[in-house]
Amino acid sequence: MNDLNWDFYRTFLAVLRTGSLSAAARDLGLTQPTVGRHIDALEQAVGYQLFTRSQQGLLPTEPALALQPYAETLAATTAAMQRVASGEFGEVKGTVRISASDVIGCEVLPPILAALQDKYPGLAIELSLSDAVEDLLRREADIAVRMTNPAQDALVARHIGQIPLGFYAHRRYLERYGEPREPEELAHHRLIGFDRRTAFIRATTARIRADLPAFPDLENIRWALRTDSNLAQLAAIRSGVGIGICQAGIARRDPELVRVLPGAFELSLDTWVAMHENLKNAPRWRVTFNALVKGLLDYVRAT
Amino acid sequence: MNDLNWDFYRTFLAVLRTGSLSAAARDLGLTQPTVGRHIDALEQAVGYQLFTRSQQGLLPTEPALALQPYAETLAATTAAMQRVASGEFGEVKGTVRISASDVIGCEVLPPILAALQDKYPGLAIELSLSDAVEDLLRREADIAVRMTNPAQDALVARHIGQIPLGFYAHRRYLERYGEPREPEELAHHRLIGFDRRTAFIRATTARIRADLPAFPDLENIRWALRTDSNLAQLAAIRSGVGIGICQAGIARRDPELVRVLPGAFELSLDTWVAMHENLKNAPRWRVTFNALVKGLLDYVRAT
DNA sequence: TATCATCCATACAAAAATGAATGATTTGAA
DNA sequence: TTCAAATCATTCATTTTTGTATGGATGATA
Repeated sequence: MNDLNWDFYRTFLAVLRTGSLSAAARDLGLTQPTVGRHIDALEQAVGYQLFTRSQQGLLPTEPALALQPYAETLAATTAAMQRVASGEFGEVKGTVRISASDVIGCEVLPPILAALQDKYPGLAIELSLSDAVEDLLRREADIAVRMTNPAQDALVARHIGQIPLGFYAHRRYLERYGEPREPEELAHHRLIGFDRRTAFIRATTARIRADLPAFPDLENIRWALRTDSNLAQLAAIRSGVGIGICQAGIARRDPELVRVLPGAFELSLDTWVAMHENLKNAPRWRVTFNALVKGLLDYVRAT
Repeated sequence: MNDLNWDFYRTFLAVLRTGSLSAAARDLGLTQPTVGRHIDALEQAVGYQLFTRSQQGLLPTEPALALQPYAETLAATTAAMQRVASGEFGEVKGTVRISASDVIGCEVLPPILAALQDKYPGLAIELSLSDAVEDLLRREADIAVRMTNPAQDALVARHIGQIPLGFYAHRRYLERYGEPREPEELAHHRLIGFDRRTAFIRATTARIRADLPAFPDLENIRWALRTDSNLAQLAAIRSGVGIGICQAGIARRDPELVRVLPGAFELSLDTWVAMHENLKNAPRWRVTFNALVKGLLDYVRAT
């Protein structure tokens, strides 16, 4: 089962992702028979079925699903390799892929990146926004803005500092429903919270419990709006849906947003910028990294 | 520069590793013209030279070296993928790749692995011994025995406990040169130490400084033997070269080895077994992981 | 129910990749 | 110095891979 053409793995991944030979062929710029032959070759090599064929497409078998993460890693690595390979060496030119949370990416990074690209017109930025922080070691991104200390050895990390959080609501909402003066009163307000439980959210709620014992029990709150998108939460706060958590630096830009229970809530996000150390000497990444560090430091200091 | 055949990267890596088209062709089971064409295609795709050709072989250019780590990751991932793909699912059969330090791999693991393979004859073990711990996330190994807490999220880790270290010497050596009674006396003995400075060694020496202030300044010691191989240090201790550091569990197996300065030196290695969480449900890795945990726990408890 | 879009499988022709063979050049050893 | 053993480059025939065209089957839609 050795000595398989590595390109077959790319075909394999495309079929997994699209669910059909034809769709994979379209994605890859190949034809459906070719893709089918690649899968045949893989199945023959491993000795068992990877997909159950049907007229509606191909359904992956258990072992095929077990192989998928590896194929994804291959795709991420080749993509990273192409980013490194493209563009001149010694010039700030080519593509840099940045991973950050959606709020940071939409509210904080744009002006930083605009200034950077103004200075280096040849620089292209790919911005991947998700809370599931993409892994730098697996080359899913070149540079990441993180809210946890990136302890891995092969990373260059710069500590930015604490981004303070707070409860905020729109002035209109408070005029209509009143402003809570004690944490207990929050239970009678319309609150904006998270939907599913992710690792980050579990950590945050644990911190809220520790820092703010008077806060109503999270399990029993009647949420006005639940969403995992911090951006949607922010939009909801801005339109007066209710009271939610927001970064202080973002909230203070909007004079209509009012901090609720100012003293009671002292939560903040510890922030880091991290990059794989292989990239630290290549101009375009160094320049981008430094711009992010500087821009985020300014953002944190302004709060 | 997109849409390159992934197989070209394998050829690229082979040329980097071997240093010539011909040797790479032999490794890959291809012919030298084919390998040359692959490199040509890559160079055309990226737009610059990756190698300078000569009659002695191919010398990588700067950008080619920058790409090498990515190609290595690809190779490690495809290899891991093949380990996962091979063998039946549900059966304990196929290959598992383990990374450990040389001493653990030579002195502690063999009986554990022998018992495991006795039980599962279809299980093949690849043992990679190095102090530079191979990265589990990059799939350079499936399971690793580590001396640091593997903090990465995607890993399943089991804490084994403390492996005590101590100064040991052969009885013959002590009869001839005397046994030190105070740490200060070590300065007049033949000591076995490390050669280069690795991250692990820096951490260890820092701990020695903290735990054992009476220990002679490491910079000024006249070492009898310096080597980065713990195995060679062990062999040196066993042949009476001098006094060195050794795991207590290993030393006590040999009645000729005597602990020196027993009370004065309380250093130990915190030990973990770690595995990528993708593998935790697949029988052969689960079985191997459990066998390692159990075997190492027994080893630690026996000390 | 009939039609259309989508899927996979197969047969055959075109295109592309590969291998074999040879030549030219360099290095190191006899 | 000469010879053997490397190396890479080039040419041409062969093999392999790919694409085109088609058929049959399924499911959604009017």
